[in-house]
Amino acid sequence: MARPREFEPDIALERAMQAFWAKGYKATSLDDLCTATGLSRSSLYATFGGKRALLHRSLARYEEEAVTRITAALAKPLLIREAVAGFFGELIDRIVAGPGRAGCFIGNCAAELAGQDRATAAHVRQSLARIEGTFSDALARAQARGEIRADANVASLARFLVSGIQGLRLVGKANPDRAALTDIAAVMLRCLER
Amino acid sequence: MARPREFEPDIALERAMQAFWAKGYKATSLDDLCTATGLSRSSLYATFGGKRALLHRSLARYEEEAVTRITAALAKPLLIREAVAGFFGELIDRIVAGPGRAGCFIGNCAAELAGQDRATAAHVRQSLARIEGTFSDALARAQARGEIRADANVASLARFLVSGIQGLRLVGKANPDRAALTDIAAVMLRCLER
DNA sequence: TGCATTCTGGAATGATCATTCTATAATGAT
DNA sequence: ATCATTATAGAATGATCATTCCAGAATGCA
Repeated sequence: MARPREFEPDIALERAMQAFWAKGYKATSLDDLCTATGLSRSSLYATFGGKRALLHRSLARYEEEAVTRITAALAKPLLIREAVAGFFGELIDRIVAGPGRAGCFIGNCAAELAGQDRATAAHVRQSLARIEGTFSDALARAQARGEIRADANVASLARFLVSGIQGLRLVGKANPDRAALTDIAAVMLRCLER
Repeated sequence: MARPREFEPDIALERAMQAFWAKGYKATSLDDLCTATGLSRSSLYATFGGKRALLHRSLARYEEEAVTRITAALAKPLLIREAVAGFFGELIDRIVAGPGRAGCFIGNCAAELAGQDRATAAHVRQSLARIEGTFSDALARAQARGEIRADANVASLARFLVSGIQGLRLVGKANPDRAALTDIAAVMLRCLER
């Protein structure tokens, strides 16, 4: 029994996330967010609460997408090495083809905000932990299948993959060169052998 | 034959770099820089030209310090694996003990600015290339000594190390946990074996 | 001592920032 | 058709931003 909203909050959130991802938190102004989402300031504040709250919603949304993507890549009926190699290939494609050197949104938030803003640091930590868990689960399954040595520490390997991916994306942001990134991914993959 | 300046430009630059490193580019205001350096706005502008120019001077200074540190670590009379392991150990000490989750200044600039600012992206790219060269040289010497397989690609390994270090520092910024970082470093080191 | 020159502190400037407020519009229910 | 309620557009607000400017202070040399 009131005026209905003229936008889809989910679509607005997706667009806000894209804006934060492309420009970073501080560099994204409220005007940028209004333009990106098509909302007015009033609607944006009423719906999301403010710039900072919108960032955290964006981060949560990105985390979901990332976990979904990684889960899908690791669920393929392949050797874990092949599945991870496939994921690296897609990742490099996105880094190289992507228009704007966006990097990983989680990593961007970590770099820009984790040193100053404890809440964002905690959110980043939790997102990375969840991604690490996704890798860890897949590695454990592969270990059960005998694709990874029984005495290997899958938790360490998962941590290494998360860290390595962050490095790949950060280096790729400064220098989106396919050959260099492929080299790095190849060395990383060797850690999964045997 | 004029009034002498009342500060040491080199010390001012070092302090400005610390400020940028701790807070990031956008979050560091000119007031912050004046406070950190002890200079007035006039002196800061007269000496360094402006905020952006000061960032690039800071980046150059950091690059020198980083290259010096890495060169020293790799020049030790140790097996390359041991030298790199020692460097990782120092790095983790600094990440964990460091007061403020600062991360790598080059990586921070890459994450915050490389997507938007081509000049800074180029500077970051060049700094990373120089660090990569430092590792590459040391790896090549180790290869000549027989510590690394003759058919290994030292350029790839150097790229991998640079990327891996960026990942380690970024992950460490969000979660400066010694055990986790040590795990990651241990997996990385295995890539240098044989 | 006086002058040319450079440095310094801090005010002035104008742009931009996030947030709040106000007036108006659009709906469902009566 | 009127009303209560929620949504919207955009102006208002006050803080903060980087940069410029200016008046005064400190020097070397005449």
